[in-house]
Amino acid sequence: MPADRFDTIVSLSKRRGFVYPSSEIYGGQRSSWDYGPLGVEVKENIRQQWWRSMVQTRDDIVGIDSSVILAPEVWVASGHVEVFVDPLTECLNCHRRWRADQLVEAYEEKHGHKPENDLADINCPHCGTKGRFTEPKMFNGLVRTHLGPVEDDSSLTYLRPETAQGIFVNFLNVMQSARKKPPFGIAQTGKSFRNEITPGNFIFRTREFEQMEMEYFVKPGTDEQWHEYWIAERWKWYLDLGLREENLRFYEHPKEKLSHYSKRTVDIEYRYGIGGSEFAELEGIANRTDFDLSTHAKHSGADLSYFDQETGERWTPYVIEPAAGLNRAVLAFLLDAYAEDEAPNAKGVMEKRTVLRLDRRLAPVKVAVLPLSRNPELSPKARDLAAELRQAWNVEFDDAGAIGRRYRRQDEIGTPFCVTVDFDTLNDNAVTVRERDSMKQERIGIDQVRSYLTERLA
RNA sequence: GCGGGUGUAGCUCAAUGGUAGAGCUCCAGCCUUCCAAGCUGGUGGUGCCGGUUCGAUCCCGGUCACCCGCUCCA
Repeated sequence: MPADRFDTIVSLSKRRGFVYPSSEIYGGQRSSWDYGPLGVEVKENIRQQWWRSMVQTRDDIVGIDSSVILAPEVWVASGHVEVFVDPLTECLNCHRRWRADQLVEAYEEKHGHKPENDLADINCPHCGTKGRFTEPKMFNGLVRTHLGPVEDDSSLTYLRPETAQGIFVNFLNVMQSARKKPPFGIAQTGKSFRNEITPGNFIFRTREFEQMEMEYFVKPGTDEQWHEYWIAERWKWYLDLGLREENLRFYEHPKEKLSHYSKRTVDIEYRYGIGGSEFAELEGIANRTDFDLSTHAKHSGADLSYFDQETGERWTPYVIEPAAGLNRAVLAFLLDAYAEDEAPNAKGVMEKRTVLRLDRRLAPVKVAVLPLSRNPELSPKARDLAAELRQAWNVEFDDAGAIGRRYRRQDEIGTPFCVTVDFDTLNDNAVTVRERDSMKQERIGIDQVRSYLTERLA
């Protein structure tokens, strides 16, 4: 694994059409990235695999798709309006940023009274310089917008900072209409928005991002076991789709740093190769307790408890939440798939080639159909085969340039199978199928190609 | 948002206060061509705006984006 694999993936992404800088012809838009023809395929494949494993293959989880814009009260109740709005100040000497309220709090703890002159009495925790802070500015982590023709306070709304709240406010609807009882889960994927102070590292942290979240409602007291269960399930999911175990690790959030809603959170981290530790978050699995249902019950007046017929008890479910970043998953799978091979070229010289060893379920193109050369007999035959296979998969047809180069192009985007139509095909009606990872070639009757691939692409 | 760095073609890299070059990629044509280097031709660029100057890609200012830190956490 080369040290510069992150940069290689970034430039490959743009060159081959996975991810582009957004609004590039206007100079770009910070923190925004657009998914190109190949990127959108990978992203949707990941989403589809998540949805299959989370919802479609399970009896205990159902899906929803809630609005990005919810009633503003939802965010008051959830604590986001309060927690996401921090007064930030900056030390004029060392330029480190602090939350002004926390500086004041720390001063009170130490001295037993409030600072008389506010920040002017406080020393910078980093460089010790006294009272040289900028005027605190309210920093709002929630992305705000106005709905309706008039931009006044009454039209203020928020773009959701997490998809989870759309699930909590639909808890009763889903439980009743889908006739589910705890333990059961509600899953949702979609965009969320946060005014991150520092977006960056390509698509790792952006202000607009996509989440894959599932809220699993369980009986209080069983929550810790269910937490362990989901931690293990999610870990297995990433391994199953091809992430290498040595590039994954768990991170247990220290108690004092837990989110306002969480009793315990364990992250699955991936070795992106960014930042000091190289590892960074891919998914967080949190025990949100009954915080959300309780607070929404209190604020809305709705009864969000569950009556257990068997025991005659009424309780508010605890929630276990596996929350994954879809964009981060795209990044992790691309990075993990990156490989370099040595292969002899047409002249017998060993040459480096890039191969994306993506799991075939995630590969943007499943099959490439390549006539041996651009030729009035081969190309039409190959086009016909490509058209047939396209009924089942995303298929590329390519007859431009040398055959070897076209194999390389497919390797670079992770295409698992290449089918070559050659001059023998005109006589024997058979083609050569090459498998990307094994480089194994098989001669197969043209009529059998589809069933041959169906077996292997499932 | 603040501090520091960077910005020449899709990529890697040249050059210059006086018409910006190369290799690879890409595109077209030729070659019955199975793993990127055959032949011929072609597309394409100084991030953007302004200033200084006879003339700016180069000097200056601003702006935009990216990278590294401060933060956050899907």
